Amino acid sequence: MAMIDYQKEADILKALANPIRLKIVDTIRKGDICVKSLEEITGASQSCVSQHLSVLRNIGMVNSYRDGNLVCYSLNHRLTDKILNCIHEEYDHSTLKTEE
Amino acid sequence: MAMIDYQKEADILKALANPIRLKIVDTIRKGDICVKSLEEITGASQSCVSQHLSVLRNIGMVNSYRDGNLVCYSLNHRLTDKILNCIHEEYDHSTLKTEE
DNA sequence: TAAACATATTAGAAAATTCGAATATGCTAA
DNA sequence: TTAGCATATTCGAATTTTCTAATATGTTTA
Repeated sequence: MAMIDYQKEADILKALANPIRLKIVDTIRKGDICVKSLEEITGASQSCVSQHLSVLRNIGMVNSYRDGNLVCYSLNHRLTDKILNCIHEEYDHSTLKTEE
Repeated sequence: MAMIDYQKEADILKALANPIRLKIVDTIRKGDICVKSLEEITGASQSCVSQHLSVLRNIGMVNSYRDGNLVCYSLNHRLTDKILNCIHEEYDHSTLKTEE
């Protein structure tokens, strides 16, 4: 069996482990969308959204393409989609404590 | 449909988004295990392992119980198991970039 | 070409994470 | 009780993350 690369897996999880990036990815996977729209949906600033997109782009979770004046983003990887499904699905049954 | 709590989901992912914690959790889910063993398996210091276990305990991912001189840990939540299955399974097919 | 718009990048401050060192706590055995 | 082992907690330094402000880049339209 292959050696598990925990660093690599942690990097992938880290890219998702931020509420704004999570919302961005969750939005993108419903359909390609431009940065401007992501700003409105997340309520975060232009720079902030752009930097989060940069993180997601760098790890290969999303792809971007230009559409005239706009830059649109699409979900690049199945794993991201699987993790989101998994965590959303579980959500209601979760007993994990996230606040004290 | 229920409003998605991205902060909560990010907290859960953040607890997993560290190579040592990931290895700890991945080890625990194969069977209950004491801290000393986790130190050996991860190669991290006593304090380091204990602090990571604290993070996992605080969010409710693991439980601990005393066994004489030792403290043993067990996996507490199904979601953690699901996410690990998901990411390990995908691993070989992954095209995500995690280094530059 | 100039102005306007959309996005990316850079810089720097604040906050959070991580880890080793030191110390505290709890159990067991002598 | 005392010593010894196992674990937890605290502290502080180094690193990383996150965000705003400012600036740069690329596209479109007048």
